Amino acid sequence: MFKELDPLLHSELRLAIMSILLSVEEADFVYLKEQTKATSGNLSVQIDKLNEAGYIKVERGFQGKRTRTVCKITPVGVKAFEDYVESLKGYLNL
Amino acid sequence: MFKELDPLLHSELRLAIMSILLSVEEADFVYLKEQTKATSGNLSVQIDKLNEAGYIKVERGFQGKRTRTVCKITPVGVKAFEDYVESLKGYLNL
DNA sequence: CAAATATGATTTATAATATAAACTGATTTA
DNA sequence: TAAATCAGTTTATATTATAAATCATATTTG
Repeated sequence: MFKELDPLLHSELRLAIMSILLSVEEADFVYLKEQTKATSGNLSVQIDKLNEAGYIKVERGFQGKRTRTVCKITPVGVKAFEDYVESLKGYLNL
Repeated sequence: MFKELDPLLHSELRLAIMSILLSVEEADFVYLKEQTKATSGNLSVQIDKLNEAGYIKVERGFQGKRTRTVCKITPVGVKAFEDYVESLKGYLNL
């Protein structure tokens, strides 16, 4: 009846990050911060977790002289997101 | 863009409890435990939180000689659930 | 009938998670 | 060159979830 909700995705901020990355091909730290209104610390930690899980790919590079962290969703991440949505539906009567 | 997800509902077990109570008029502790596969302790705690928030109404009575805890969703709970689902949609592209 | 087992929970201790605050190191800018 | 800003990371703390232990009563079994 109630399928498990992937704890990695069942988190407001991580879900928002994934949601953005699904619609946008890639997004950097600053953009994600603006969109989610998260603090830098929180965002950094949650990006890390998604990266560890292989749901996103993180690339640290440069934008001119400034550092730039770019995130991209992976196929594994897309699949996890889809599964999560499917599971959720069982709870929401959608 | 991303509306806040009511933290009281954004919890697997509490969401399952609410989901059941939306479809069933009322449910007792034992039934909820069976359906959710939660431990008694966890279930007890989460029922309490939903009760404190006024999302459900809890009545402790008797079934013959045994105790029986019956839960029912409240109008406030129904509203909160609906709002939660609306907010979630913003994350899921539904 | 006394001890053991089961039922229906609650309490509390611990593990996991989220979050903010503090910090780092580089870069502008005044 | 000192102060402010940017792009993050680290760490400390607060919150939350969960399991383990406990409790009270009821029922079964030797």
